[in-house]
Amino acid sequence: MTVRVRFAPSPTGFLHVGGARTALFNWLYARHEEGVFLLRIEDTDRARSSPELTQAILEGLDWLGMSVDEGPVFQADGVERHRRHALELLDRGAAYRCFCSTEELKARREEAQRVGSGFGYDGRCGRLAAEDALRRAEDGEPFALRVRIPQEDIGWDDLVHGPTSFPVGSVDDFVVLRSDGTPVYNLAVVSDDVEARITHVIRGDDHISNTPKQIVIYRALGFELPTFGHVPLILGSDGKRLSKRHGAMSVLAYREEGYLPSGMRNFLALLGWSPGDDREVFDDPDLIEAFRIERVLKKSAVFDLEKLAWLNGQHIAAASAADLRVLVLDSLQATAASEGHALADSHPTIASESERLLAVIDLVKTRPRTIPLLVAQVSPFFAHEVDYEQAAVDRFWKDASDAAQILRAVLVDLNGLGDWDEASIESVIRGLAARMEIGAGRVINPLRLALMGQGVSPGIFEVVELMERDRVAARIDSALGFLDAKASVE
RNA sequence: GCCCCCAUCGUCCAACGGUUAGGACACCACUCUUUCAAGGUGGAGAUAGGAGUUCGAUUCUCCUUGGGGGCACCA
Repeated sequence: MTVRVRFAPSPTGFLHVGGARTALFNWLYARHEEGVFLLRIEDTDRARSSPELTQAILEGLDWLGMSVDEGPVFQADGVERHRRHALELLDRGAAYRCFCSTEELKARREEAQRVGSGFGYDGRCGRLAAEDALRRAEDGEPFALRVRIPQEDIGWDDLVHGPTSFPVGSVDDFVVLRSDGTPVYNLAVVSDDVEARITHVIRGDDHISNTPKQIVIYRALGFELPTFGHVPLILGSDGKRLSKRHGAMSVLAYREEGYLPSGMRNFLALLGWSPGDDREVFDDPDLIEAFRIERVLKKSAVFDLEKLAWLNGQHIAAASAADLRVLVLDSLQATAASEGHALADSHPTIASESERLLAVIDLVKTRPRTIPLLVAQVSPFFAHEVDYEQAAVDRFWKDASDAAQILRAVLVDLNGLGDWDEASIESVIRGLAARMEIGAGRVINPLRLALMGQGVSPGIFEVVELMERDRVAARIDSALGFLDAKASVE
């Protein structure tokens, strides 16, 4: 039998990190088992749901590369079937009419709370004589349908928790059909999962206490139980449930911040799961191959942005220059647009020099952990001009006239250079340092700042080579202008 | 109040009932040197507490503590 799993978010918010990981576990399991991954939007809470949020969830899944095999199907489309199933529960005697009003129930719950006893429904309408209940219904008295919980323990063998059970009496009779005739969540879920022939229900830990209720419905309706697996939640850095104050919740925010989908996926997969050995950096095929739902941990994990950043850096370093180029160009384009000019104004040749762009990306991609940081390393190789990072200026151009003197010498020697290649450039720079009787770093660091506008870059000789003769000369020239101005102020 | 779930370094993960309790992120040194947000080497850092089972518990059982989830005519 082919495995069929589903991810069933309600569109009352964007796709958040916790939901994304639940989706990921479902998706990985489906891919590993060569099964089907279905998406169901649980939109029966009309007031809180919106098409925009549904769209945002779809976009989040799409960004993370979790391809949906079936759906999205909408829970609201199944209301008639849900109602049929609820009525069938009544026919089969598994549910009864409950005439208690919401006000009564609320009052009783408050009283119970005050006295300190259980909050649950006491099952009183379940003890009504059948003919009385029927007569009251026929007289037009409003009623809800409530499932009668059997007097026995309810348990199942959970994929991640193992044998799990709820003792007799710990689950209350619950409503499946409201007095206005609309079905309630626990019924809808079962009906939909049966309809979609779901074989494995993999969902968040927070549904554990819904499971016995749903099992009762499955049994009462004569449906075969799926296998349940409850995966742990993700916590914030303080060990509390993830919320806005822990930073970005929406996975799409991570796209905006420059994380790669593969890095995010890798990171999320490692939250609560490991392959059992020391591997941590995975590409997609490896992840799918290695994933075992049985190895998912029972305890909840804390979301660690630092590790995500590191992992993302690993993915950037491993990505092809061609793939990264698209992201770099998009980013630069967006910046140009936001500043109100064309990309060609700030980076005149970046579109035409595609070979050089690829070479630059390959040169710099080992360092940055996010796309903006990658862009910051790529940009100077094509930029019309660079801004100088203050911290680097303070450190490497502390003495402006000294730095200017060194850069002038560099410019002269570089201009006299015949072959423009890394080795020749290195010998010129080192030769200059030796002649000036200073350490090579005294030349290299000010030069790096002049060329890159920042204190970080790959090895300087490669940078000089790839930046090319004219641009290097222009950069040094601009730097000299800056330094002369700085020196005159000092 | 009741029910359920969980518990190894700060964090994420390892460890057939027998290991000097391992790896990764972060941190701290050192190193390469030419910068670090890259590489290399090293360091510090954990089995929540208490009983029990066992020749031997991180591992099995129970209790305590702590944390999480749930107890709707929400999903």
